[in-house]
Amino acid sequence: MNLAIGELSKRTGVKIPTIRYYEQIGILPEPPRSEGNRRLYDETHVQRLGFVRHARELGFDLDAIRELIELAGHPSRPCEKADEIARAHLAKIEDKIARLSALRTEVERMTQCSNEMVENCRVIEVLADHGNCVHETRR
Amino acid sequence: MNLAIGELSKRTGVKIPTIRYYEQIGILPEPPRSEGNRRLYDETHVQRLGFVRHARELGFDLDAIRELIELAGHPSRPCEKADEIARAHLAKIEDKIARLSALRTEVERMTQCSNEMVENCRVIEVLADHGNCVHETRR
DNA sequence: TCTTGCTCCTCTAGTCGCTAGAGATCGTAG
DNA sequence: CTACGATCTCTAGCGACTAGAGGAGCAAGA
Repeated sequence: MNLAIGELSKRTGVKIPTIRYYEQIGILPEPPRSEGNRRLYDETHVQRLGFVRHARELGFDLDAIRELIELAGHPSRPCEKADEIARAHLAKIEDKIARLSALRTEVERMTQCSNEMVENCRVIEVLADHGNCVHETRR
Repeated sequence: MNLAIGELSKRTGVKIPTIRYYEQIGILPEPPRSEGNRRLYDETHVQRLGFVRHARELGFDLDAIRELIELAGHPSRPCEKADEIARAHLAKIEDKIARLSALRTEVERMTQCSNEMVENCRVIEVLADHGNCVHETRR
């Protein structure tokens, strides 16, 4: 059951250069090679890469994923750490949503003008003058 | 009314290296220099940089900001373009919010376990198996 | 006058998570 | 044998900065 990198790519939906990149930074283990120096993958690689992809889709960064992989490899340890990583991530997501929502309100208000000329344009005006805006500085 | 770069930084809240970076990529004009080669700014720079900062805070990217600056410099032109940029940005923000909200739901569900061991950990489990998850692939 | 300490200068390289491209090699089908 | 596709390595680029090295300018105090 030896998969070439292209096959692995198709099965997991992860692009070939990305697979090589993951290997380079230690997210995927170096696979054995064929005589002609091609990478040969097996089922374990498919699983690992699926895990990584899924975690990326959920927005975890590669450092977090590294930790989660470590944890997944030790099923008998307590899972506090995994929960913690996930909760921290959740907090980040919620923070982003909150800030984006504030932005939406602001930008929405900007677009509610239909003046003819730049001179009186709400968009430009709001940007030029902090005073017109309720926006608070982000960290 | 000559401001050193540090002063400009304090007045606008934009960090010094960022100011130099903006100059380098043409977002800020090159200011005149003192005898000792220090940059000398005036009120126009303060305003321009304030505009940029504000737009960045609202999430506009530097290319959009370049266009907006162009527009702001021609008050007698129609402002359709500015409106368009703002509306496009608004659409992006709304898209991001929608996707983050989906993620939040997903990650929230992951964190609602309090098993003891990694073996049964919801977080790891969900990541390992696509099937456990309603998440759709992002573009 | 000298020194201390702050600001400023330029330049390069690093961040994150890839992505793109060049140029070479491998493997296979006709 | 040849053509073509898949793969190899290596380097550089994206956006929007940020960090650091190594040097020079400048003002105030001793």
